[in-house]
Amino acid sequence: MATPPQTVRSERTRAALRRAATVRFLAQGVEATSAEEIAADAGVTLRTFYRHFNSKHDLLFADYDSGLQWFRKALAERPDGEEVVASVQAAIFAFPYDVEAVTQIANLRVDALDPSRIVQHMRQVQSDFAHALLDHLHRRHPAADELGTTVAARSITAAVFAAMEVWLRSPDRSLPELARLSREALEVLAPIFRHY
Amino acid sequence: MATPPQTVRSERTRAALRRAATVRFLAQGVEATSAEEIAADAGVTLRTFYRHFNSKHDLLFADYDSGLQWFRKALAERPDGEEVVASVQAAIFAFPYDVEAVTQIANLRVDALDPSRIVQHMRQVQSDFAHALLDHLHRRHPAADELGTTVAARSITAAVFAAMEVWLRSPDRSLPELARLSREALEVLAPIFRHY
DNA sequence: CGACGTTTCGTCAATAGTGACGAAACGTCT
DNA sequence: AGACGTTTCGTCACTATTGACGAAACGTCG
Repeated sequence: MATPPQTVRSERTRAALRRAATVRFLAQGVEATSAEEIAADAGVTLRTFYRHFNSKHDLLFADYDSGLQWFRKALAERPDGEEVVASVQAAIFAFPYDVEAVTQIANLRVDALDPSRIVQHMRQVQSDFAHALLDHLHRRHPAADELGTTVAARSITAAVFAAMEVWLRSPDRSLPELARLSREALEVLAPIFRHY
Repeated sequence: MATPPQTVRSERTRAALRRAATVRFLAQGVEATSAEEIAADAGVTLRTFYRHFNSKHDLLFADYDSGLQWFRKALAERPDGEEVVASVQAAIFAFPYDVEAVTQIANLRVDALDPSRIVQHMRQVQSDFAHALLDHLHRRHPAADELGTTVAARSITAAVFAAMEVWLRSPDRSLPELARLSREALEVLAPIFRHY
């Protein structure tokens, strides 16, 4: 299991693995890098690698959990009475994109990635995002019916990720462009979710 | 890769694997059965097993592909000019729900299954559904912009699965109830996708 | 510092899943 | 039946992941 680090030593190991992975990933691409190489570079065993990360691909999304927490918090802090779509828009626009990280990931041979793995992870992220949004809706509209909030949460999430999908396929993969696509996607849904 | 069977021989092998798997699954449970055992029982190599099924768990959803094909076909046969939401609604309502298969799956020690696997598979199904829908939109509206169709396909899919999610949690898990929820969920989106 | 409980690692052994390559089985044509 | 192109398989080799168990490293207390 992915035991979250508890002590100083494990934190050191974790950092070493992260560093080793980044180097390898940038140098030879993600798929061409084996978990064993990363472990070796970090001076630990393969088994230890898996004690810190659920999978090789987890390293690419290492900061993901904190990002989700950030998103939940951002939603919670939106003014009461604001429409959900607007809240989501505000939240994702305010997201502290780590340009460094994003750029670095963009430099990876993303196209050489095992699609199924990455896609799988993306789906997980999307699912978590939808859950966060649903929780938010439940908190703000306790009386709303289940189907309505579920449809809203899932649809809005779908729009956000649709924008991301289109962005990933487009030539202009800049942050502003992603923002533009996200805004446009969300505006499509806005009219039907004004009551949330 | 999961090479779909092409010839008589492969169809025979495929059937043998399916039979062997069913026996083992029912006898000792899914997780306690290794792919190797299934292959051996069917008289083939492990490698061959994976030539017919992407994974051990695929056997549980063996009929899924045909279901997806059915859905694609149903969409394709919808009258030209009909709104997508209406087409989707018509397609899922006409779906040939197989009570037999569902019952058998229910008899397996499903509770002993690794939940993440099943959830993962569900997400896969959802994704494929979205793809089928996107293809349909592309075919019917070749001139439409990418973002618009992607958002539509994903949102509509999200609504359908949202209905399913609510249904799974509800006490009345009858087919008519699922239909009602699906219809209601889709009607929420209908207004904004009239142009498709 | 030395004993002791806890955490982190290494080692061993399995299962899952894939790519590459050559042999065997098929189907077709003559 | 015999020759030939296509599929399906078996074999080999490797990476990904995980459970079990024991040794080493840490941190704390006397």
